[in-house]
Amino acid sequence: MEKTQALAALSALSQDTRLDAFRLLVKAGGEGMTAGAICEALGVRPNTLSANLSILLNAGLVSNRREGRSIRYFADMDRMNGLLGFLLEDCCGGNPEVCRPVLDTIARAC
Amino acid sequence: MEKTQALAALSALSQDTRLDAFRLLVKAGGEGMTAGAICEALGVRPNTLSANLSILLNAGLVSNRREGRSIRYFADMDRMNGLLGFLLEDCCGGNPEVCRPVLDTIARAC
DNA sequence: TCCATGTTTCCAGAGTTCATGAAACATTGG
DNA sequence: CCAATGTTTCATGAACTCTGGAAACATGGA
Repeated sequence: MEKTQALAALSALSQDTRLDAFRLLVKAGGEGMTAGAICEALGVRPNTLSANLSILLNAGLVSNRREGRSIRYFADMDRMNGLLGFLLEDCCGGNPEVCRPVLDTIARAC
Repeated sequence: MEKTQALAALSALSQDTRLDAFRLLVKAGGEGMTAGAICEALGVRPNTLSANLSILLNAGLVSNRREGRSIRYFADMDRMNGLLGFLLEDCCGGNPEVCRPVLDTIARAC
């Protein structure tokens, strides 16, 4: 991943509503959620959510698909993957024990 | 990790100079780097860097220690650990294959 | 065709963030 | 002590971000 993409992803995630929405979609997994369902879950107005989803979309962190009148959103785990790889690139200064716990945490989450 | 901390960390990382500085410190590992060395490596003015380091410090992503006239900074991998755990909490909607590549990427980085 | 529903776009104003120059502070050596 | 070095603090203006109301757009059903 390039720095520009990483910055876009990080700055997209560094806002309350967008972080909530993204994590909701991560939890939803392959099923995703419609914009309306996200609105309701988070208690955000449609126009505000729409603006925020489009920022996540632009950052490549989510994708979407029209489904009748609704639009369904999905977390893009590939992009997440790329972001984490970028952040931890060449980490630990050749001392793998330092960041072993990071691996364990993530293994536990999945 | 709580959402407030995660937001602070993400917003700290979502800025060019700070992302560079943090990644530099991740690469430096346990040795860390002095503020001056970071300045030189990134080509940033001391006051600008100082402001940005203090934001990383506040977010808990780096720590520091005075060393004579210099101040040495270190990436805090524990906080990074917490952040990744928070982002991937309950991920994949019960479908572990989806985020397996994320784990592989990180394992390769370390 | 017309209306209801779900979502996005546009606009404007309040608030936040950023880099910069100048000044202050802390530590070391003469 | 005093000067030099390394770093931080402060104040400022320009640029950016966020939210909310109003309006537009897309789809499906009567």
